[in-house]
Amino acid sequence: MTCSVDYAPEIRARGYRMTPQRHAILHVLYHSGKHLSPADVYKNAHKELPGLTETTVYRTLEFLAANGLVRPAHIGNGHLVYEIARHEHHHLICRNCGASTEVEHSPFERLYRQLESSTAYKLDSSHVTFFGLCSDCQKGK
Amino acid sequence: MTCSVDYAPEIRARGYRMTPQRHAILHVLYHSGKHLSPADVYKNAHKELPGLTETTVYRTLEFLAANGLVRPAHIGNGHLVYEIARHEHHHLICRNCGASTEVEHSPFERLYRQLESSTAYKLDSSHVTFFGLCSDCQKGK
DNA sequence: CATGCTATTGTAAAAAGTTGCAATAAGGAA
DNA sequence: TTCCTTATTGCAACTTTTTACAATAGCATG
Repeated sequence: MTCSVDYAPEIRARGYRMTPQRHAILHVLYHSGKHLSPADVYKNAHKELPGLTETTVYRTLEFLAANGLVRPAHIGNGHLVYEIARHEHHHLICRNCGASTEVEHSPFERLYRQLESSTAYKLDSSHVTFFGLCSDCQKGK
Repeated sequence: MTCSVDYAPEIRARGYRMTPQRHAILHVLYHSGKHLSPADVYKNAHKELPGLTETTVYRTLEFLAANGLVRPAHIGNGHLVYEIARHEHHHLICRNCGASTEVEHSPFERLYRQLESSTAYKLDSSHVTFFGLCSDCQKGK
């Protein structure tokens, strides 16, 4: 259950506390390495920490996202999923078969600069999801 | 209650049916011209059509989105809102004050082409939401 | 204009997500 | 190590969203 990455100092440095609940949830996200729904996180983390409640999972995911340790993503139809924060990236999702592909943030830089100068907003490099058809599903048409 | 735009032929051409429920919901979205949450849509459409249920609102919004008559957008924290389909556009949202700005799709074209050639996906020009700080909130820092 | 097929709706119940509040426990200070 | 502050949790109630299914009603057809 000890984790190769220790998030406690990061959390304490901001004046918050490391708890078994937060540890279990980070542990699950870290070792899965994928997008997980709150229900998935609960299912897995509950094995390690039987007292854990779903309420705490929702609140903790929001807390971790606000502090940059996990990243929320809008996948599919209006439901949030979360993944451990690593490199900045975005997703393309096939609206037919649901396949997903990661893309790096770098190709977005030019567009971001352009939007920033035309709108005076300072943009976060927060996760963006694009929808389309993957190459397999294009053939199927 | 007669609407300046008649969506019935559009819907029938695809083999579906125009109903009072669909009409009322389109009417509300058309005349508001803004993003509305399912609850907002229900609140307004229910005035015109008292029998309308929330279940039907959710189903109808999903149906209309699937058929391109309304556009879903992920605003803020994981909740979907809908607006009547007009020109293609995207939104920048201030994560501090919630202000939102529309941007045209055209500046995105170059990025879309680039992503398409690197991933072999064919992208929809579906709505994308970016987060950041508006100019007022940048000053406030 | 009447008929039949089936898309669409309402109802009811379940699932997913949120909120308020009192009890608990993390971790800095003595 | 003990104490104290207050961040965090669990509980319970509530709101939002989804699903199953039988009843209803568009609308194409004759």
